[in-house]
Amino acid sequence: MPPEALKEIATPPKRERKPQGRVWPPLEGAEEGNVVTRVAPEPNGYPTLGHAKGLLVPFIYARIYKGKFLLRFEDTNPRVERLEFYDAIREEFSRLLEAAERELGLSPGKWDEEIIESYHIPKMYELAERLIKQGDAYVCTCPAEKVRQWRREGRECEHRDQPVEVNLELWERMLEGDFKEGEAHLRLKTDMRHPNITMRDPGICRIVEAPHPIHGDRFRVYPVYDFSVSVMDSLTGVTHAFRSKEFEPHVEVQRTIIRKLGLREYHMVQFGRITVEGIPLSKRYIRPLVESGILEGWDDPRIPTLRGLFRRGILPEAIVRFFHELGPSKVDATVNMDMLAAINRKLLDPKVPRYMFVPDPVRAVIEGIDTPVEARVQIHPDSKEYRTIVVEEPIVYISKSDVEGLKAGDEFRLRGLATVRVRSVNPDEVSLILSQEQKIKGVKIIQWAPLKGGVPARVFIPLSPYSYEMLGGYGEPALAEMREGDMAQMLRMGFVRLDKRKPLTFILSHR
RNA sequence: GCUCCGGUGGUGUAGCCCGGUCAAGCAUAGGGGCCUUUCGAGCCCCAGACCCGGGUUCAAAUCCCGGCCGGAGCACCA
Repeated sequence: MPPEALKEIATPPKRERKPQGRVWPPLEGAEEGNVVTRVAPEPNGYPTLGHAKGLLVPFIYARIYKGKFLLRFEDTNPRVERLEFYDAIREEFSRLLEAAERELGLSPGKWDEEIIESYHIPKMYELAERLIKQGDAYVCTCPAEKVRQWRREGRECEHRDQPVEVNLELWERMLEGDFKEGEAHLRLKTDMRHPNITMRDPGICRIVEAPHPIHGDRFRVYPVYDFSVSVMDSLTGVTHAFRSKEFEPHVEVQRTIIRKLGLREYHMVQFGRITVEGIPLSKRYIRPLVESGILEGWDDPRIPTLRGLFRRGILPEAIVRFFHELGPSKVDATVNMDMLAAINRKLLDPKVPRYMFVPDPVRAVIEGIDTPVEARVQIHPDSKEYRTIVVEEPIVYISKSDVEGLKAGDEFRLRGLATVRVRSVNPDEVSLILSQEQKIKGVKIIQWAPLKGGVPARVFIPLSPYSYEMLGGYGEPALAEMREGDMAQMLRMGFVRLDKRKPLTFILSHR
């Protein structure tokens, strides 16, 4: 039989190929209208690009399935949490979600509800007590070092089999303040020989003697992550709890807690973390750089905190699109800033005005030009609008890098002004003469600034977390009218954001 | 060491669950070209990958086994 014929009979109908554009894989067990997801940051620092994934993945799924999205502050370790971080998270997340609505049509671009975990601590005490009464939890007063070792070895300590009444009394004393930090812990009774060590009688409540940013010294005993997160997810109706994959071993612990308490179960979904090539994302690494003054602050444009990126001129839309394209993958991805920059550029290019800025300026005297003269430069390549630059004297600034390599007789065009020929080149001055032929094709076009009316400005170029370059120079007069936060493209240089006006300072976003 | 998770062009990702239309899509970076008093941008084109070895099958990126490599976790932090 000819294979063709066979194929016609035997080929089963296939599902259709994936259409163009990023389509996210379906979420297990998700039904339209019944999905509740959440982002659960700890307010212990300024959110970074890494947090953006933790925000966007559950948010996108919630909106795809027309479900609810919650913002929950996991503030159960007062030692590291600060009030300012709650606000920073709200602010940065808002900007991102609003951008997600604009850019991806995921509406509403806001969380549906905000929950602060620490307000629910009394409820957790109640549940902890229930576990004690059920014989599923006990108070352990072993020192941390011993617990660590015994857990590793799979040994049970003497507190494990205390009667319920003793545990209840010790628990009461924990709450009353009879124990100091580290002296007593409430542990879940599971299996000290479980292959997954995190499952070996994990701690669920401990004492922290530090004031809470919201509650001050109201609480002394705080729930440990596994306990609070599972209880909160269950109680707030979360159907799909996302977390980065280093929490994978905890899935079992959390499921156990919920079952022992008889609470509603939900799906747990892991996603891979991202790292930015060459740039540290962790607070642990960034903090010393901020504190030692190497970085200007947590919004330094050289680091990938969200505020740092915004200040650098990365649009929230670009970050949203970036993660939408990356998807919810479980693989840890190392991404380079080029991709973020490429997306940002595509967003910026059509709508941002062009300006001329001359770094490392060198004077150029033009012979044969009648001044004053008005030069016309296009505001945007696609637009018919022009800006005029009044040139009062036949002297302009051009960039040193353009002067290098110039020799007498060379011709080039000063954008919007004139085509010129080089007469001579000195280190600090170039002598030019108006070309006979003004409409030469294929001639190099460079940017310039008038000597009179040129605006001194500088451009900060982020290189790495501890290095940068500052280019000083002159720009065309219109630069003086820009407002802080405005974006522009400096011709032949790249996209910039006006950071401050005092000394007119731009930050180079990318080329 | 133990436990878990992964390995698709330089990089990231789609496809893998449900084997065929995948001689593998997209993006980014790279190379070339076009545009020219509208740009280091844009537009067009090119090149580039299924970790290795076995097995199952008419057919394997997709299923199975072994190996190699990488990552994460192994806190009374989240």
